[in-house]
Amino acid sequence: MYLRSLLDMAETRGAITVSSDELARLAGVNAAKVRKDLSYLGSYGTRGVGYDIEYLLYQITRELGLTQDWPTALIGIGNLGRALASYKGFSERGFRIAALFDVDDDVIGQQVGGLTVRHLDELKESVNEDGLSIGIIATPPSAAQEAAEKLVDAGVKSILNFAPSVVNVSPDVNIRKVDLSIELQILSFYEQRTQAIAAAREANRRLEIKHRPPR
Amino acid sequence: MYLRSLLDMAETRGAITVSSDELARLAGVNAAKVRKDLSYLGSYGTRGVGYDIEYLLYQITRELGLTQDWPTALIGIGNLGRALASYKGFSERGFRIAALFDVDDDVIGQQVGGLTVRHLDELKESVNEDGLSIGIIATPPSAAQEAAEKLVDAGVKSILNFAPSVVNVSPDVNIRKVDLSIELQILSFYEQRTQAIAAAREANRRLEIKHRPPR
DNA sequence: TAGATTGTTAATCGATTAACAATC
DNA sequence: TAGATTGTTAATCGATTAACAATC
Repeated sequence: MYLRSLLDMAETRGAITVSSDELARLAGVNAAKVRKDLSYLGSYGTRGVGYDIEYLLYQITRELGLTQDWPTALIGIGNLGRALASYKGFSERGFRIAALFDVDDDVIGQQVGGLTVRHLDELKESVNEDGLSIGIIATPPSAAQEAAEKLVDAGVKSILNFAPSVVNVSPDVNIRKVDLSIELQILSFYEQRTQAIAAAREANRRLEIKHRPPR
Repeated sequence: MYLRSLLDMAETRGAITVSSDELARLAGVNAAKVRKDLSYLGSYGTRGVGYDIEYLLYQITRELGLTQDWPTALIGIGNLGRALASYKGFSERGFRIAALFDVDDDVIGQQVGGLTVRHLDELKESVNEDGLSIGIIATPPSAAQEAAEKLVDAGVKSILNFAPSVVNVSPDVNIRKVDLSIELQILSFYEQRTQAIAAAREANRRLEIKHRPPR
């Protein structure tokens, strides 16, 4: 949130510094929280002045690993895989999709976004050659576990799993599951409440009309 | 988490009931927390016995709105839109993609997943006819704001935004942004630490060897 | 020197957990 | 009746926030 607010400020306004108070307003949190959070990065503010926007931006991006290049392997070049391969948001933040893998002979050899799809068996080689450090799984559920095991076997320690199934890996591997339908569940939960509140208000209004004493 | 654990139990084992203790172990939380959380749904347990798995499953799915049908509009039928349109996870949970919209004449009229892509201008009609209650935006960033406004104008109160840009809507609309690169940022953050710890251990090991007294 | 603002300590608040009476 | 387990109260813990000395 702080990163986004600071990027916004750096772009739109010519200001050099920002106070914890201002950053708090932009990020929608308490000013004391801003100062406490930023103090974990180090002591980058100046008393009586505030924080230098550019310097703070650099420190935050560095801490989040956004100044580094993270060559990434994408496994499963179906619909979702192709969409992810062409998703600009990754490369903009240093997550360069550096190699594509599949097991389907019809797909292997195809050019997708400037890369040639390779067979999953070549993963280990590619991890060593291209220094891949993150793997993205976009396979069907039945193939996800195998993909994860091949990634771990090749030495990859961070996995992002888009497949609908859960995969199990050793606890020293960082794995995160993206379940898009969870977001929709949250929305429908809100929607239910919105509808329930609207219905209650409408019922209330009718009762009031009914019970209103005659003039 | 409880839903997933209960589904697992219902599938694999023949057990009828589950205790807060067991459910806590499966979901990886404290048993008191399980009881407190479930108590918000109502009093569905039996003292001395536990919770009836099937009944609890029903109550949780009902509370999450998973027993309802949520006809959903998908706007932007590019790579990501097509991937989402064919993503089974949505329909499995009652989020039926019921209408597709775009503004590109080359795309309008195409058949995608059994639906014909319609012009965005027909959205309002479709919302009324098909009872659409949720909108998914998968447009390029420049088109996201317009898509959101058309959804709100048509009466849709819940929006899931996959576009890389932030859109602004009135505060009574439920909107959530999905930023896939955030997940990768988290992973790279872990990765940095994993690497740093490994480097520190290696340095330690070398020092120990160097400082080890001669036999 | 006066005003502004950080970095940090202490107070407050809310969430988690332990404990236990209620009850199957 | 004895053992098991819920639902809820009270205690604990950790995160957020207010307050303020340090200092630009």
